[in-house]
Parts: sequence; structure tokens; C-alpha cells
Amino acid sequence: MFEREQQIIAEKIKDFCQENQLPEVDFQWKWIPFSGHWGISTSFFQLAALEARQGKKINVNARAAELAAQVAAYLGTPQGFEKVEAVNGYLNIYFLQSTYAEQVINTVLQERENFGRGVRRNERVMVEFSQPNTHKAFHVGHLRSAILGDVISRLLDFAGFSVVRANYPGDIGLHVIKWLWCYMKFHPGEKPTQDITRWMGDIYAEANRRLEENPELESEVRALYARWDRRDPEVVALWEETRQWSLNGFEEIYRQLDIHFDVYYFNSQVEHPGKEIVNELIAKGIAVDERPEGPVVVKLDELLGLKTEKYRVLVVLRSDNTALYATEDLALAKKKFTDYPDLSRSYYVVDVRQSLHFQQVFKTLELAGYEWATRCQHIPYELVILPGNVVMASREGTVVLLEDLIREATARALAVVREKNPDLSEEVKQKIAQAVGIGAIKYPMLARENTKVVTFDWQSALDFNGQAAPYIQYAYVRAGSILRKAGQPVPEEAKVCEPLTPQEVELINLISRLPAEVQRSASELRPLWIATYAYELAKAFNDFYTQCPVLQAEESVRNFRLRLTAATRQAIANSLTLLGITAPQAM
RNA sequence: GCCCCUGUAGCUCAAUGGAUAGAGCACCGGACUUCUAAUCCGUUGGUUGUGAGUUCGAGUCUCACCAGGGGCGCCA
Repeated sequence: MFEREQQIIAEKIKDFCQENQLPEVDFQWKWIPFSGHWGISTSFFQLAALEARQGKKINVNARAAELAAQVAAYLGTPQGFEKVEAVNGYLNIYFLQSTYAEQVINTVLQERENFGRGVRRNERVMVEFSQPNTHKAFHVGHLRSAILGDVISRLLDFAGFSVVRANYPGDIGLHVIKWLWCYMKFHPGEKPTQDITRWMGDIYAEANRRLEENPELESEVRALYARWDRRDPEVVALWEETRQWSLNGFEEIYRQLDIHFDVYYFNSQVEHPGKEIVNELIAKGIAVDERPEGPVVVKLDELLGLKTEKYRVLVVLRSDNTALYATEDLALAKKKFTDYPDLSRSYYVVDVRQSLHFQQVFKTLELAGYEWATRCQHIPYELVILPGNVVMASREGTVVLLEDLIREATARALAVVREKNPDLSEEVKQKIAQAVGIGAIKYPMLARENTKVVTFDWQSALDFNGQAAPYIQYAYVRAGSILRKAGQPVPEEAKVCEPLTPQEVELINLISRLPAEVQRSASELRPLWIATYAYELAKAFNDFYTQCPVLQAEESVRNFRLRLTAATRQAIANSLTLLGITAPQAM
């Protein structure tokens, strides 16, 4: 929020440097990193080091301290600031609280749910995430892509981009044929009634079990695959019907998670276009056709003249002419840019194990002359695994079903709500439990580096204490509670009661940082920073809550604190929205 | 063999190349007649895997090594 003020100071420092024939450096600005201090800060070590490198015999630390002191004297007390101080080579410039506290609160209360939103850019980006396989279970391992992709989309949107959210379900392949085989043979005519996704997953697990017990049945599966390849109407009809069951189940899950998509691309949809691209690659001399003895391959390192292995070889079509993931990804990338030619970026939120795969696909498309290929970007994330380094696999049954986790988390939240708020209606209690339970599931996936493994265990997944979503939601509820009990609307204006308490200063400081945190988090595609920020904001409010009475305070203080409380509540709400976590009205 | 990721408190994780490496959990001890205790306060806990280098300054950058995980021509 203070870019302009910062720039004015930076200009003055630049003047100082010119007047004193000092070399030019790019000053880095930070918040004063001490709790309860509110202002911006920079240091003079770089400048001093530059002087030293130019031949002056100086001690860098001492010179930095000297420069900081000189600049502090040069600046005096600039308008809008309370004081300027030089400490150990750092320059700390404190905001004038009376001016800026009210400005921050005003801005938040005026902009409301748009506080923190970046200026609209004329740029469209696509985020592909949550690529679930139909005819399989939806387990906790699938959750990370869905949650991460959703929040990255929210961040990019809030930062000012137009975002197209794309889903890419795996609706065909061996797993689907196995499922259809098992269904036709052992469950003909059955229809799922409830728990669709679990039922679908059970049949898939059953198929694998039966095939493992009786490997001779594999020939039946192969025969069915051949029928699918011929587009046998009976098989196609059954595939379409059963696929829809899965998709209906996924919709229910997405609804619970508050995740939505703008466009669906299906695996089956890009199978044939993929083969066409392969033909094109062969014609262009990029792909080598080794059929029928071998597959169609793109020898990337050879084409690029690389001496060391980097992109290796990408197989783009099997020797029996059937499509691979790579085949389809080539076509999918193209389809995205055909449908949305103005995409400035096409993101893929897919697990880290496919890093090489995506590098290969994007490089192949680049070599094929598609200029947009360089705008494709893989956003890798690490897996959610089980204790003991066990990867969740629906085939082996080593999974925690998402619906079980949601049910358990929601039930625990409900038990607490019933105890604390017995008077609320059952419907409201259920809603709160849902918000708290889902939030508790989402937060740990967001509050860590994308590239770090999440080890799922029930105990920590259901721990609602400490740095967790319920903590942030609770701060929101407390703020709302104060405002409700005030028995008056939030005052239109209130004079800042100086001096502010350290808790008030810290709170206002944090609120003012939301816009910058949004930009930082979005540009680095790191939900972690917003997740951490939301927690710090809630913590600052809880500190304020215990230290600074609002309703009991004398009128002028009360009015100011009511406005501060309202602004905090809004900032927390906006942060939670970015995290895809619902802010309940009571807890 | 080549490449990628990770290594920070007992555990799970933070930390724009910058000031005193911070949170949560767990443990121990406190605070509800008060705006909701899903909260707050306090105590304990560190050779940032090891060794060098770059830098005024390294948990952060570079190199080597160690440990764990992952990827590498017809799996998805």
C-alpha cells in the first residue's frame, strides 16, 4: 500500500547519492522486521561495498553505518513519517501512525471484498489441475493438485489475471477397460445410488484383484480393449454411461471443496488429435518412425545437438499405433491455445514425477514450431503419502478415501460446535462443521512448500489447534462477535487514538501488507505465503483481542477499535477466500 | 551411470542474500464472573547434514561429499 511513499523516499536517497558523488545502487526495501514497529527499511551495505570495490579503503560495516546516519540526517523527518533512524547500517523509516492507520482502515472498509485485489491486467492464463481418473476412487493423494490448483487460480485471479480453470479427467485407458470388464462380467445392470465414487473405486479394486487371482482372464480384458478400439457401440454406450457416474461423483466432491472449473478437457478427446500431431512430427523430421519394430520417438538431445543428456528421448506413439500420455499431451497443449489463442501462460499443476515428461512435451512442441510452446509451464508438487513412505495407489488399496476424511473431519468439528454453541440450529451447526472440517483439511496442504512431501496421518490431519485453518476462522468469528455485540453500526470515521498499542500497530501493519502478499504469492505461484500471512494476521488479532478491550473502552477508543476490528475481519475474510476456506459466522 | 527434489528444535514446518534463525505440535507451569478458552501467557528446546568457496554479510548462492526420496524409449 505504500509504494508511493517508498518511492518518494527512494528518490530523495538518490538525490543524496548524486550530491555526494556516490555510485548508484538499487535499494531493496523491506518492512521493519520487528514486531510492533511499523515502517519501511533499507540498508547501505551494498553501497558501501561498491565504494570499497572502487578502491576506497573503508570498512564496509562502519561505512554503511555512516551512510545510514548521513541519509537519516539528510532526510530529516519526511512528510507522513514519524521518525527516521539509522541503526547498524540500516535505515528505518517509521510511518506517522495518525495518518496511515486511518488510511489503511479506510481503504479496507471501502474496498471490502476487493481489498488486496490487483489492478486488472489484460492477460489471460490457464491453470490445469486435478486430473482425476474416472472409474477410480478419489483419494487423499488426489487432493493436493485440486487444492493447490484451485488456490493458485484464486491467487492469479485476485492478482489481476483472467484465469481459465481447466480439468483434464483421465476417462479412458487400461484402467477404464478393466473396470468395464469387471462390471459387465460381475455387476451387469447395477447402478450406484449413493457414495458413487467409492462404489466406482471398489469395482476397480475388484477388477484388479480378480485379474491377479486369475491371470488368464487378462485375455478377456484385451478383447474388450479391442472392442473399444473398434468403437463397438455397446462398449461405447456403457463407457459413456459409467463415465458420467464418475463425473457426477467428482462434481459432488468439488462442490464440497468449493472448487470449480471453467472447462473440461477429456483424455479421450485428444487421443486422435494426438496421433495427427505425431504424423506431423514425422513429416517435419522431428519424430523418427521406428514402426512396426519400434515406437515413434523424438530424439530431443540429438535434435538439439546436446552433448550431455537433458531431454533424452520422448516416445510419442506405441509401435502398435496406440496413444500414450505423451501423444495426448501434445494435442492437449495445442487445443488449449486453439481454444484460447491469447493465453499468456498455460500452467499444469501436476506432480513432480512428471517434470521430465512435461519438459519433453513442451520442447517437442517448440521444435515443431509452435511459438506458444514456451508459454507452457509445469507447476510441480510433491505427493501426499502415507506413513512408512507408502504411496497411495487405488490398485493396491493403500488409500485414504477423501470422503472418509471429510466425514471424519466434519464430525469432529460438529462435536465441538455442539458443545460450544448448543443453541444454534442443526442446519447452521452442520454448515459450520463443514467449513471447519474442510478448512482443516485444506490448510496443511497450502501452508508448506509445493515441493515438500505431505505425509498423511489421521492425527495431524484432524488436529484443529495451533497453526491451522480453524485458528484463522476463529479469529474471524471473534471479530464478528465484537461487531455484533457493539449494538451499533461500524462508525463511519474515528480519530486514531495515539499512541497506538503495539498490538494495534502490528495489526494495522499486517492488514496493510495484504495487497503486496497477494502479488508476491501469485507471481511465485506459492500459496504458502498467503497461508502464512493469514495465520499471522489471525495471531495479531488474537493478541489484540486479549490485550485491547473494544466494547469496554471509552468512546473514542471504542470507535477506533471497532473500525480496526471491522477492517481486520475483512482482511481475514479476503485471505480465507484466497485459500478457498469458508469463513463461518460462528464457531 | 546421468538428472531433479529434500535435509533447520524431540516431531511437523517457516524464514526477499541482511538486524536476535521463527511458528505450531509435544512436555511442564499458569489464565475463563470479562468482546466465544477452537484462545492467551510463560518455561524448556539450534554447530541450519558435512566440508570448502563466493560475498561487507550465507539456512539461503556455487562446488564436492553424506543421507533420504523421485525420474530416466513404447506406465500413467
